[in-house]
Order: sequence, then C-alpha cells, then structure tokens
Amino acid sequence: MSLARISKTLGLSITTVSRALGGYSDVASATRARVLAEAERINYHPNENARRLRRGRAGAIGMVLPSAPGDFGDPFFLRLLATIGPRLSAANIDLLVTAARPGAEEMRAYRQMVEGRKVDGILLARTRRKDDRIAYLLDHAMPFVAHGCSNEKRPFAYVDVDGETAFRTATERLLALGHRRIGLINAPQIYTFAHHREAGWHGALWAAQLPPGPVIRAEPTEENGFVAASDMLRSAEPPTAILCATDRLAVGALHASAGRLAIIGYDNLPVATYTDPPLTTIAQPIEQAAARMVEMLLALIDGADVAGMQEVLQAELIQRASDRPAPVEQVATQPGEHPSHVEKDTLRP
Amino acid sequence: MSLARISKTLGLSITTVSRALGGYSDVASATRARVLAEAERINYHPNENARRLRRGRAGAIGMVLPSAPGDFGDPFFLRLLATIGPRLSAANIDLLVTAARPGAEEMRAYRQMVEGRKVDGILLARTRRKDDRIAYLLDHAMPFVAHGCSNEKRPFAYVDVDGETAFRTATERLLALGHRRIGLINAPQIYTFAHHREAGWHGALWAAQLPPGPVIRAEPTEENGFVAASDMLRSAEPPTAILCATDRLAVGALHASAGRLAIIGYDNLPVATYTDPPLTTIAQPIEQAAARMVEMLLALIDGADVAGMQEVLQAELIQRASDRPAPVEQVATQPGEHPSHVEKDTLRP
DNA sequence: TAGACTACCGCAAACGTTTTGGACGTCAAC
DNA sequence: GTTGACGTCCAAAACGTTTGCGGTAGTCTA
Repeated sequence: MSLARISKTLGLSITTVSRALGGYSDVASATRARVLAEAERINYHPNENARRLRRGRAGAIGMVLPSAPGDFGDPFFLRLLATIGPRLSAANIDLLVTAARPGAEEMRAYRQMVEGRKVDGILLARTRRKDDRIAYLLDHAMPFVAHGCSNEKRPFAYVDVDGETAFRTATERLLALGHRRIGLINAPQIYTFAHHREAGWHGALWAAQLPPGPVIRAEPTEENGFVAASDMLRSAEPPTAILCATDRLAVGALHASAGRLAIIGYDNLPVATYTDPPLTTIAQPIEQAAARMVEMLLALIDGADVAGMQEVLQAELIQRASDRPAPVEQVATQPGEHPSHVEKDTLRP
Repeated sequence: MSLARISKTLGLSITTVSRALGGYSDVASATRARVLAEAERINYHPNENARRLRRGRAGAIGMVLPSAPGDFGDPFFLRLLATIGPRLSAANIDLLVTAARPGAEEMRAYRQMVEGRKVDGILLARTRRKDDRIAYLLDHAMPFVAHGCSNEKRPFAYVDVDGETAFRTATERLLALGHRRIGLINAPQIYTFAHHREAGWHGALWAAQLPPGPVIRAEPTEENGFVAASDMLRSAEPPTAILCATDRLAVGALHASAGRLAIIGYDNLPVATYTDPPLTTIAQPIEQAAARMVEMLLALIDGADVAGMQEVLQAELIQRASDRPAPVEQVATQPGEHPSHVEKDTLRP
C-alpha cells in the first residue's frame, strides 16, 4: 500500500501521485481526482516514518507524566491528556507519553526525547520555580509550552491559572464568614503554583490587617492533608479555617477536622461533592488551558515566536458547604495586629 | 549527527559503522570500539524514523484513553501509563496515546492507529463483554493485550483480575458480619468486570441460600453511587449493606448512607482512606498487571503465539471501617429463602 | 606454491515519501 | 514562423539506516 502502487495502477509517476495527494497546484484536477479516488479505494495511508524522515520532522509531541507514588489520585494529567490527545491526532501528530519520577529519572526521559529527536515539541505541567526541565528545553531550543510559569529569566510559552487571585478570593470569603485565624496547607514551595496560592492567601490577610495563620507545606496527598490539619488543630492557637492548595489535601484535612474547621480546597475533584460536608473548592479550566497549550505549541513548531505566548486564565470559586462560618467567640476579635506566624515545612516526602 | 558523520570521521563505510553499532559479529572488535567511542563522543542517536522505515516497523504501541466526562476521577489509567511508559521507553518503543469517547470516536482512533500503521501493537483496558475493539484488532491481525477479558470466541491475550472471587469474598465478609440483605451498585453489564463482580456477589448469596438484594447499575461515578444508595435506602426493604463495583460509586453511596449502611468498594483509591468512615475496599494489582501486559505485547510483536497468554491475578480485600456489622434485629433473619430480587438499570448515562 | 578458509570491510539496494528542477506540448502574441 | 508563457507531468536525488552479498587480504594446510 504505497504511492508506487497507486502510480502503477493509474499510469502516473510517483511524483505526480504524491503531489496530487499533497495538494500541489501543478496537478490537473482530473488527475488529482483519479489519484484521490484510488487512494480512497485502497484505503491508502502514507507511511509516516518515510514522511517524517523526508521532512526532517519527528511528527510527535512529548509528555512526561509524574510517577511518584502520591501522584495517582489526581485527575489533572488525565484531563490534560484527554484534551491534548484528540487535538494532536487531528493534526496527525503523535502524542508520545512516558512517565518518570521527578529528578534524574525525569531528566533522562526528557533527554531521550529531545536528544533522540523523537519529538518536535514538549508539553509540561506542574512547573517549579526553578525548573530544570524548562532550562534544559531552552538550552536545546526545543519548542515547548508549560502549564504554569517559573522563575526562568528567558521568555517561554506558558498557560497559567491565576492561583494567587483564586486564593485571595477564597481567603476573603473566609474572612467574610468571620474567620480571623486562617491556616494554609500548601504544596512545597518548589512548585510555582504553591508559591502563588500562598501569596494570595497572605495578601488577603495582609489587606485585612490580620496575622497569617499557620502554614504547613507537604506533597499534596490526602494523608498529608490529614496530618497537617491534625497538627494545626493540636496547636496552641488552632485556626478556625484552612485553605488547602489542592482538593486531595482538603479531603484529608476535612477528615481530620471532624467538623471543627472551615475548609476550602482547589481543583474541584469529582469526589469533592461527596465529602462530608461537600467541599467548597476552586475549579480551574484545565481543558481550556490544554487546548490553548496545543495551539501555542503547534505555532511554535511552525516557527512562531514565544513573544506574547504567556497567558493566565482565571479559576472559579465553587461554593458548597465546607466553608462554614467562624465560631461566634472569634468573630469578636479585632483585626490590626501582625504577630509572626508559625510555619512548618514538608511533613512527608 | 548521522552514521555518515561517524564513517567520515573514522574513515569507515556507513555499513561498517552501522554493523558495529548494531552488534554484528563480522566487525573487528577494535573497529567496533572506535565506532562506539565516536558515537558516544558526538552523542549520536539514530534517526528512529529512518530505522523504522527500513525495518518495516512502526516502533510504537498505542493506547486510547476513555474520555467520557465521568472518566476523570479514576486513577486507573494513570497508574497503567505510569507502569507501561517507562517499560516501553526502556525497549525504545514509543507509547502513542490519544483519547476518545467510547463508540464511533473511539473506533476511529483505533482505525487511525492500525490502518495508518502508526503502531505495532495495542494495549487496551476496561473491556466489554462484546468488545468491538477486540474484534477489530483480531480482524486486522494487530497484536494486542487487554486488561480484562471478553466474550470474544477467538483467543486473545489478556491480563485480568479475579473480580468474581473478590466480590464473593467481600460478600462473604458482609455475611459474616451478620448482613442478610446485601445490595449491589454495579457498573453497566456491558463491562466484563461488572459482570464478574456481580457473579461473585450473587454466588456468595446463593451459597448462603440468601436472596440477592437490590441491584442498580450505572456508570461508575460518585454521583451515581450517591443516587443509587439513596434509592436503595428509600425502598420498602432497604439493604443493610452494599457492595459497590468501584470506590467512586462507594464514596457516593457512603455519603448517601449517612451511617445506615455497611459499604465495600473496589479499587482502593487514595481517597478511600479519608472517607467517613474509612472505606473497606478491594485493591487490584494494577502495576503488576500492566507490567505483564507489556511483556506479553512485546512477545506478540516478536511473533509469539497468544496461546497461554491469558492470566488472572488476584485482588485483595483491604479492611477499614465501612463494613460495619448488621443492625441487631437483622442478625436474627434465617437464611434459606429465594425471593426474586429488585433490579434497576443505568441511572445516568 | 596453490587452494581453501575466514576475518573484515564495503557496494548497492532497499524502505516510502517529498521536493527540486527540468522536459514537453499547447497556445497566444508578435 | 518564432518565441515566450503556462499547464502538466516526471526523473532524480534526498532523507538515514539496515542488510545481503561479494571482494580482498591474510593465514593455514596439503
């Protein structure tokens, strides 16, 4: 099933068959019709390896999924893939997926893809403030689009979601409910998103002239949420509300709180509706971000410049029931003091 | 960065360079060493498209992820990818991933992969009793391995988990706790796994000479679990315990039961530890199954026969707290009657 | 010395497609 | 009639790698 077969059947050269299928204007329309009909008749599909060899393109986009043990409760990557996959298929580009643990293993996976010339571009997510992946890809002039930004000084393409505003809004909501001591269970600060979410929480408290509540940072698993909330509740001055950087942390925290805390999460996981009480959370437009990322990357591969390819989408507060009002005795507390706040890092690896 | 470059540098033919790198015995070991050293010095990577063109292989394995809206809460596919990805990378085989909704869209994705000769094999999961995908792949002599089996009469390679035994065991556990009316919230019967799990539940009740409790079948989302359990609790003879085909169904059911039901799920999702009460569930060895699937598929692509490539792994009951004893008044019920049981199909699409 | 054998290397073709540059026939203008 | 433009088609080379087969030189044995 090759061009040669069609050319023999129709008495045309391989060149003409190729040009007819490829849309070249210097093929007579009658000839083109014959070629198209025959190609369809035999269900011709070009050999992509031959094409890509000739064109000097890999014909694929790479994605390395994180595969540390705590990563499997999060549908984020599945939702990315579900949006990205069909869009690339439609453009006849392969989505090449592998998985690696962050660190040396992950960098090896990127090197294999990039230096092995297996991909024309890379999509990556869950960026870190200092992200070795981004630096590597920039060093190698490999087109890529990130979900999330980073401290990298060189310009690169990204789609981010405004976690700072989302967390400011969520904190303001808790303040409006009367809470005056609001804790934060955050992901580690190496992640850009964690940094932004914390800035939003801190900014809202600062604007309200309130001291920050306790902060605990941990990999975003249910277990770490449970442990962190338990710790906070046992402290001398427990918060009455906690903001969680992810819904998974929130599910664990909700379990530990046993009705004693108002809790807001982030991600709007399907399970969030079925916690007790149903979780107030923040929904991010993953599908929209993913679609935009694909567009950007295809443009970059075609030679576009990254200038202007930095977009920030807005998240949305989803109000359910876990953001209860503050206990009555705390509503009387006067804002206006700035004592130092208690801060713990990384409970679990 | 090609063989030609190395051949020029070393004053050898391209043939000899290729053979040296390819391990041919008719190259002098001193020559081979020179070639390997130079290849490493310039970080040579072969052009896979050229290789694959010459070898007549696609060099990739395909996977089509389900992307119906309810599919994103389930880490099953992420866990599959996390095991499959690195193993294929190690074998220098690309994992080509796309996503499609079950039905015409999905079949189109398979056709694109198979008829476009983009893959040398396929891995698929969540098999149906009558599975168009399996029939199609068999029709096209495309090597594939399924996670789960099907009613297809022709032999094919699969790795399954014994859901029937798992559900029999779980039902027996509920019986041992004194439950005599045990409902089932199952996935639709088109799925092989749903059929097997129901058979296990039914078999254990039959062996105990008890009538089956109510059965509701629905796509396995939290919402459907909630609705089904609510329906069962409102019935004239509510069950005292419910077996759920998946943890996601169980989370929803747990929420609806408000402490009135014993519930056992399946999947051991991370979130299951943090439900209230913590969910008793069944853990399946996804990683083991995925690794075995990769081995089988690579063997099939190398020409092995599917005979003997049908394996069934065992799941494990994880006891937590959601399988409470039956209310005292029901423990007195005598086993031995077989009234007809109430059965509803598909609450939500 | 001649013939057989083997180690080692290289020529050429193959894989399927794309693209460059040119050939050829026809038509219109001069 | 000649020249130039244009439509249409095709030969050849390119892409990078692999592999079958053959050539050559060296060694060994009769």
